[in-house]
Amino acid sequence: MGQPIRYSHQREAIINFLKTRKDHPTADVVYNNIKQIIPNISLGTVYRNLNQLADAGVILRLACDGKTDHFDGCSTPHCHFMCKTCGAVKDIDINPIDKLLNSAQTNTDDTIDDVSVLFYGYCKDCK
Amino acid sequence: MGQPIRYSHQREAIINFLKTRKDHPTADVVYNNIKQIIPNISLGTVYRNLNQLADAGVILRLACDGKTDHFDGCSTPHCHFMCKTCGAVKDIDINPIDKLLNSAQTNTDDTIDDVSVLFYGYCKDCK
DNA sequence: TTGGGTGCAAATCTTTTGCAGGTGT
DNA sequence: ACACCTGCAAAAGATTTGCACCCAA
Repeated sequence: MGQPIRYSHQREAIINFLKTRKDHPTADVVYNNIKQIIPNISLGTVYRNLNQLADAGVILRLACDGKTDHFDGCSTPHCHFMCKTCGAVKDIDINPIDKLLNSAQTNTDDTIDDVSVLFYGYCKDCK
Repeated sequence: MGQPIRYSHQREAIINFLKTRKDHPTADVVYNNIKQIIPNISLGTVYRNLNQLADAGVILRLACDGKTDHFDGCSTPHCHFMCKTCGAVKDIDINPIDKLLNSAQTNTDDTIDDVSVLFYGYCKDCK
């Protein structure tokens, strides 16, 4: 088991911020926005909280481009889209997740318990 | 258009190495293996070539864990599986890619041209 | 000959971590 | 009080890049 999670002003602000965003910001974007509310918050704290929340399943960590993780305040599994030009990440409103998991599990000896579906392309503004 | 790509011993060795592997090694693993063939190759050269080849569509770049990219010598779209314990990445033999692309494209105004499907779980040896 | 390619090392960027002090319960 | 949390700054990793030289075409 992990350690108990206690209340903290910083963590609360991070969760609330993520829930207001439809895009899926990087740790750095979270940091810069939270700084406007808690000016002396540190980047390390932002990372610690994002990791803790992702590990606890409260938020989702998205590996979009192998460089910088993005975070999603909604932890229900769903599909994402990333624009190759501007880097924006957004939700895609289709839900093949359960079907994919079943189909994959029948084809392997490994134990599958999660899947990430990420579309790439060009968004309206960049095409 | 990108620049013309010329022959190089190093690039050739990298492509050949990737094609012999069923797993999908990181840049660092590629570097350490290629060094046994070309002892004085540099890590920078490995990165430059992997990026160049991925951009040209010759190989696939896989963002598996947000830390380190993995590279796949087979550029045909297919699904992957990553073990949460040992970090091994392997192919999954199902092919929902075309269906996913169609289904997503009908649900968005953005232009979709690619998708990455990555399953997570525990492999036979780690479960 | 020329422009891409390379090795090397320094630089950059992202993320983690040790530490001393702060705070929720 | 006790454990968890934080800010700070240094450390650790991963990847990129500037530069001078090399080599394929």
